[in-house]
Amino acid sequence: MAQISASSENPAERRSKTRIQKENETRILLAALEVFSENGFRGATLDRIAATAKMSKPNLLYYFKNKEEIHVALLTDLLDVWLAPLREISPHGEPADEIGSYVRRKLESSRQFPRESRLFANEMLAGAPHIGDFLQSELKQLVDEKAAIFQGWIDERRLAPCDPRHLLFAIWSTTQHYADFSVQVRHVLGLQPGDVSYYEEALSMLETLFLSRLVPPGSTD
Amino acid sequence: MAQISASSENPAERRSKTRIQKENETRILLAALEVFSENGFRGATLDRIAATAKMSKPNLLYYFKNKEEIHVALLTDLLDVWLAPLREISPHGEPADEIGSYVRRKLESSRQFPRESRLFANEMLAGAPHIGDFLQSELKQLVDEKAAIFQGWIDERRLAPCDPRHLLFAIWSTTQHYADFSVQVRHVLGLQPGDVSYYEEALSMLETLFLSRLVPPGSTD
DNA sequence: TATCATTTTTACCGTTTGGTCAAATCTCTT
DNA sequence: AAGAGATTTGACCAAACGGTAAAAATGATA
Repeated sequence: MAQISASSENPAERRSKTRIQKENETRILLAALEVFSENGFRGATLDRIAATAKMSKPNLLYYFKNKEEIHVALLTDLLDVWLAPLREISPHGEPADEIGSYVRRKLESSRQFPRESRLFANEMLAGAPHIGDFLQSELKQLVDEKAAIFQGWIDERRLAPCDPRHLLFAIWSTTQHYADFSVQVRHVLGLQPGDVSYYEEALSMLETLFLSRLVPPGSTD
Repeated sequence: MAQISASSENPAERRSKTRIQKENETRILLAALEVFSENGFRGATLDRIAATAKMSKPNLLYYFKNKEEIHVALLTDLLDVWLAPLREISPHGEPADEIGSYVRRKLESSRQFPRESRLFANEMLAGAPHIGDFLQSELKQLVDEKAAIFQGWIDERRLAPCDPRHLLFAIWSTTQHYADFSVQVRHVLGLQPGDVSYYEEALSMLETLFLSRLVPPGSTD
């Protein structure tokens, strides 16, 4: 009697994953993250990913049917990481608390997942060919929702008048910068290649920027 | 008698450029900028650049001896554009004026040269393999110089205490974001592909952010 | 218009790339 | 220990890649 195992066409389609399958898939995704985040989709090669994963190319293609499928798997995982800090913004807290903790979460995300951040950046630079739909639907919807919260605070004079969506852009860009442009940051600060000690200074700067006044009143404005 | 024309080895090495040579070089660089800025160095191909420039690949290689030389030519041009706004910061102006006009210059640079900005971003994401030296020497030096100006203002209580170099990072990231992540910006704002009307809102936001207080005092801090 | 340098094209080359296939090996269960 | 299924490998392929050589076409100039 044949067992009720899956169709045997593709390991990804099987009902339950074997130990080896789980191990190898994570190994591949980790290697692919490394390669894609440095060189983008077109600049990455299966050979490099396979080499990084210490695996032969045909073996890699046994787990993912092509280059694009690996990329999609990475992006799918990524989008959750990307959205998580934003989802937590609550309309019930104080503006300063909510914005401050959002900045902290975003910056922490950059520190913990710099390669994911660069993967995302590469996708943006290429014109978002794979996640354009996500940006237009899921992200836009969530942004609109959170922007409404900010707008409420503005109407109550608890936040300076500004376009809430552009305030989000400012938070995204400043926090992601430390992951995406870390080479530049380190070179300018005179730090060693692996050194990420600048994150504490970064948090301090961003709290000053978003929560207090940078230029004292009276000078000119 | 032979004319005193150049060694005829490489058109780039000839004394004076012909009309055709000047035309074709700019055509190539324009096409290369388009392709490199979207896909990065590794992701770009000579075939695509040649096609974009409406030129055969061998003809393209008649003007630039290889892929890298085109890239270097682009980066060299780019670095001037990148540094120009920073150089203009003066120690003699008011902090608010100087920072405000620097933000405006940088944002204007993003609007005028979005592809150059993306070219730079791609180079950063790849780990700055071609301009690492520039970052460590020229850029670092200029940053140190301008950071000293900011520090002077901080010491005189004309600027909030903060790390001046991280303040520069914040300005760079927020302004460049509108070029590098323009796809995301447009999708989130619900704009059409070519629409760059958001730059006015962006300027307004960044002036609020860098020049006035975002969160009114009293709430929590 | 003849001449020579410049520009363009055609045909190619070796390598890299994404991907396939079938055979061989390994792992797990009975 | 055997059998079945899962995994891995080596050999391979067509297309794309970066780049070359030489001839053909064009342009400038005298």
